[in-house]
Amino acid sequence: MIKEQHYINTLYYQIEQTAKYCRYLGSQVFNKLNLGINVEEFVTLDTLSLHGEICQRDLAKLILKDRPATGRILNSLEEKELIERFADTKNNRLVRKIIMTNNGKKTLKQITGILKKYLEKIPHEFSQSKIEEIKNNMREFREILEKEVEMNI
Amino acid sequence: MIKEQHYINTLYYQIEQTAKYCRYLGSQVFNKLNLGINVEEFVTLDTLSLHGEICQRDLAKLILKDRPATGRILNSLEEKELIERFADTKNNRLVRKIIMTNNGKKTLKQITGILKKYLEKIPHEFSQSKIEEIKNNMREFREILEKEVEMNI
DNA sequence: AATAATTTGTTGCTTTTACAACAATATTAT
DNA sequence: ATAATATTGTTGTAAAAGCAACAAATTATT
Repeated sequence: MIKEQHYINTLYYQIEQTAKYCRYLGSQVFNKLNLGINVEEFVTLDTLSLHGEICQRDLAKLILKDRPATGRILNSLEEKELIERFADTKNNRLVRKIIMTNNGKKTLKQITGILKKYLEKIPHEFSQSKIEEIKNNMREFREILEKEVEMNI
Repeated sequence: MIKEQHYINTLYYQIEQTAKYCRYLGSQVFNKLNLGINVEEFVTLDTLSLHGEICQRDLAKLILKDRPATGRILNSLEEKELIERFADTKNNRLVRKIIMTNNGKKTLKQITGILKKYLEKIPHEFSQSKIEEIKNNMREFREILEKEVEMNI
């Protein structure tokens, strides 16, 4: 129980430290493979592919980035012609919605395939059911934190 | 199984997203309470309290920050007279080791107490055994990732 | 109707993080 | 002995994250 008196032994800090490894792994793989986009852009494409035609702010809430950062990622993706933006309305408000271009869909598919073998080999030491269990725990913990944390997105 | 084809449904990304909430919560609490130090400095003090008299690079490896960042955190802590640095040797090499001042120890204890109630109320929905289990999973996953990720610290 | 507040997206700036290069010293190789 | 390599810490700079303020348009309040 003495351990618990240290912040670095809390669940919060343990998750943060583990996330750093995940982040470093991601950017190292992307750097090594020279895929033309970075991790953030890939994550954005992947998110868009599961949520067609959402506005920028809704996207920001999904990728947990603020509006300026989200806008800049989209600028870059648009320059690379992987997405297009168009004006639309949501609750009578003018918004910019996003669609992936065919090239964007192709690129996402392609990179997903390339990444697969880099990301698959690692959690092989965890069973699939254990992975699912940890993911559920993460989701559950996020839901708890959502109530406490002001996200400002 | 279709879900698995998306990066955003991998364990990596789920952990990263959860860590963002942890990070935001931490900095929001520190901001609100005006404690005189930031989260990074607190984590550094907490780490030091568990590893007496280590050199800067070894500290960097523990807090997962690079050497420049670690040095700058220590500069700030030294200015605030929460730590002191002294020259020593490790394997015949000149290093700078760190000790916490009495004020540093007092400050750590004090802030730990203040934080306790902010951090405790949240994972109340998780049982203590579940928390321990998730922490073990995080540690285990980090050990797997350690083999794959070049940390450069 | 006029004012205030809200939503969405952008711009600009500050802080933080990441990274390469360097100095100083020690070890290893030639 | 000399040169090459490695370790530790610092400095400087480039990239990214965080945040406040703004513009434009809509809804709510008075």
